[in-house]
Amino acid sequence: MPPMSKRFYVTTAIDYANGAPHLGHAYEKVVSDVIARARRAMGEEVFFLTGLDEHGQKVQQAAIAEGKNPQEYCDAIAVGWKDFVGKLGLSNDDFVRTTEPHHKEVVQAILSKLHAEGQFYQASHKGFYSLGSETFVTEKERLPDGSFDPSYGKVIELEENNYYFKLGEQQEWLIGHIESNPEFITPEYRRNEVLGFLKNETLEDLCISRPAARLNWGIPLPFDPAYVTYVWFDALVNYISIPFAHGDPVVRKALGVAADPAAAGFWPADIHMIGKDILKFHAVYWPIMLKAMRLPLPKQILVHGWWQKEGQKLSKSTGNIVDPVAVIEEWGLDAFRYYLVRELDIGPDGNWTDEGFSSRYHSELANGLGNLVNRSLTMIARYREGVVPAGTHQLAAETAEAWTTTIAAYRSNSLQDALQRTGALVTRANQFIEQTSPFKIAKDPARAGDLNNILYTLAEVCRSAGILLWPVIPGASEKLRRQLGFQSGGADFTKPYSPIASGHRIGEISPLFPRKDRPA
RNA sequence: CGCGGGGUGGAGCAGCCUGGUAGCUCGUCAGGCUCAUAACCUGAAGGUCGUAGGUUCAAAUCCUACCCCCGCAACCA
Repeated sequence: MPPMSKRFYVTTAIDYANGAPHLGHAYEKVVSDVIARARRAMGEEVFFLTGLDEHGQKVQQAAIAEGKNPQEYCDAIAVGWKDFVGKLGLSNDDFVRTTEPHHKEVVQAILSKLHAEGQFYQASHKGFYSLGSETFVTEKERLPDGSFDPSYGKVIELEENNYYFKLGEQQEWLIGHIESNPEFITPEYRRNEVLGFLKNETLEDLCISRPAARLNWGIPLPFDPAYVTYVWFDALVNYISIPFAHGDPVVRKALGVAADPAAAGFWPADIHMIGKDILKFHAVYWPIMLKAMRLPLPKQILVHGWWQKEGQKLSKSTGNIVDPVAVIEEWGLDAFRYYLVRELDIGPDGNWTDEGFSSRYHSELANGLGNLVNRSLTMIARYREGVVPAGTHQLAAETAEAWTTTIAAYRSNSLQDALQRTGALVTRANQFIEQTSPFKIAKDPARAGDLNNILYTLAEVCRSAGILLWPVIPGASEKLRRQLGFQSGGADFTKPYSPIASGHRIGEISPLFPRKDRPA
């Protein structure tokens, strides 16, 4: 029996544990978090997962280079990554590490199951092996001069026996699935890319093992201890191993384990957020693996682009980098999250510029939202002793439209658009102040009623803007809410129109986003 | 014929799928306002939407061809 309600399940790719977090990681995680928070605000139960991919050759080598054993190395790395997740303000419900027993057990259970069903075969393969990609490269990928594309790193000739997962006969249904589910791979140009690949190439079977003699930092094949599991087969499984660990009935059933009927389910995933470089693993291998396990496919693979800085590729060696933590320390977490979401829509590549960051911060956050809140609350404090007067909401239509369009934008993962929709309301409110001139009306006691309407309207607009922006700038949103005199705590998109009660007193006022370009 | 992304007023972007007054932030110029974080509002200048064809009553948007730019060692979303 299916569970009564499935949670909205969103994942990030798990990051490879041989380096430090950078802007790209931050982007993927923040965008995923915004989606997770928006869905919670819509009243959905959400499970948001991110984590670390800890096996494989490069981790093993990095550990050796530091004179540690791989597990010690990973434990140290994981502390840094979890700290990073905290600095980004992520609302993740779990943090997976692929070296954790509950993940490894699921990987092995799947391998055993597929092996018993005859999905694997053993074969010897002699060819060129890329140490960088941890994979064999084919003759086809050889350049005219006999060398290989530098992207493969060091390539050696190698003959070894391995286990393979049959993919060949899966091509047709996968094409059919992608064609009949337009949302499965988003944006559309990524979908076309995958379809083009599937229609023009014959899939080679996937090598799912590596000899332990050569690489021992991996999950041993349960049916042949002379091998460990190929890192990608291991890593992709995180998307279901964590649901399994949390008692997801669909995954448990597929692995032949009794499920707790009370446990909330969340497989299939609603969104796998990934970067464009790992599209093939998610759009080809992962669906085929799931099909073999008789598990439903994720509903959407959402593919984002890459950042450049000042028009140039991000690169550690040239120093063209953006340090997310440094930016957060200088500008605040909310400003950082806002810029990422506002500047770049999910899909295309983006360009980080320090000037653009400062510009958006000042024009949209400080002068726009921040100043609107500040001037509105100041007038309420000054003209009405801090009590929001009863009145008519004179921007009710505009506010309602902002609610509708912003939430619709969140729902379709158009996060950039969501910010612009709420931003339009902020602009409208600043205009409204200009047109109604409450600061003039305040001098005329006979017009107290007009002033009440204006101040009430502004309080409502500020309140709405704060709620609508909560998924992106949760900290500032809660700060705004406290300044308005409400308790903090999340946002609820399902109750937009509960009016501010008569006699409501606002809190203490302070700038939400102080200007940074001149001394205070 | 390697793969992919892109070319929209001075800068950075949205719009393109579902053709129909070219929108946003910044910058420039001129006004207004004073509640506010030297913030806010109004108006103006500035664009043959890469080029050439085609479809259409109508094209930034659809089709065709072409030109140009960017990414594809390692780190790495």
